[in-house]
Amino acid sequence: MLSKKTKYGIKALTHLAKQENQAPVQIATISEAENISQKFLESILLTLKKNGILSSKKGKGGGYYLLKEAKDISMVNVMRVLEGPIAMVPCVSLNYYEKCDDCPDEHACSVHKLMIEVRDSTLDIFNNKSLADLVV
Amino acid sequence: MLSKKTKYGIKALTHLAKQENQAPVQIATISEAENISQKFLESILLTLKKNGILSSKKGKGGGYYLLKEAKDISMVNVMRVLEGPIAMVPCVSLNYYEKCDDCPDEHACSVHKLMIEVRDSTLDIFNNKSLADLVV
DNA sequence: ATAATACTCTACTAATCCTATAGGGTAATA
DNA sequence: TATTACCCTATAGGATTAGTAGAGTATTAT
Repeated sequence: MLSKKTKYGIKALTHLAKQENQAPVQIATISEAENISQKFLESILLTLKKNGILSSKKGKGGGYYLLKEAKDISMVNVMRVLEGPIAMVPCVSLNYYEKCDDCPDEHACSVHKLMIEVRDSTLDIFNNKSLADLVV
Repeated sequence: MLSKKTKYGIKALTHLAKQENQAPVQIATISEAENISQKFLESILLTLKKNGILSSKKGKGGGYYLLKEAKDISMVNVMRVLEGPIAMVPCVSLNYYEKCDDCPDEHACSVHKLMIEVRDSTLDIFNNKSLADLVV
């Protein structure tokens, strides 16, 4: 299940991508337009900022804005920052690999085999999808 | 993230699929072989039984066994029974659809659009995968 | 300068879900 | 008829999620 955090994060990014000249948008504005709790949204945008996906400007007329063009923001990056691993099981995760306690031999594991396929097809989608593809 | 319940369930099904003549296997046997807490496994097997994926025999020499041949057990069914919806968001779920509170227009939602693609590719894998494919 | 604006950070909480554990009950078979 | 092995309910600790509250800090326009 996708977390609300990720869902809201993507919605906020889409909102920002629609701005012309990447003009800063205030948290309160996004919060109202997208029906997201303002305080919760604050923390999400902060995470995205810390991970180099967007930037902000303080003071009057400030707000958040995209750091790069929407077409150069890959969804695989967004997903990893907000949701964490793409894989459904740590033992098939590329970036967050972890061995299973119960599995003596990973390569003989039926779950492992199945989940690699799921990971690859999901990864394929996120890799080839930019924020710009979501705006339209 | 895949729940332990689903992971254990698939492992148990694989174990059963390896039996010749679909001979019943006791819970304790599976539990030991696959390193799964016996009591937890009990409840998982019960769920699979109630959903027509496997059956059981009581008394001496009893145990659980597959109701159909492994090649006729679709992983999409197994996943739905154990893990629930395939979709990452209820608003794109085929079997567990639910409208989002925050979304005024589903078709204009960027998350919706993205998650439909993920759902379809994942569904494609599970639909075309039987238990037999996992056994080797 | 300075007041207003708007981002930044920490801490806390209620609710929910996951992963079991415990223990007794019940049905079927040798 | 004793044994085996499934069946069912209740409970509980821990983790995670989603959201709230409030104070702090940096920046900008005027």
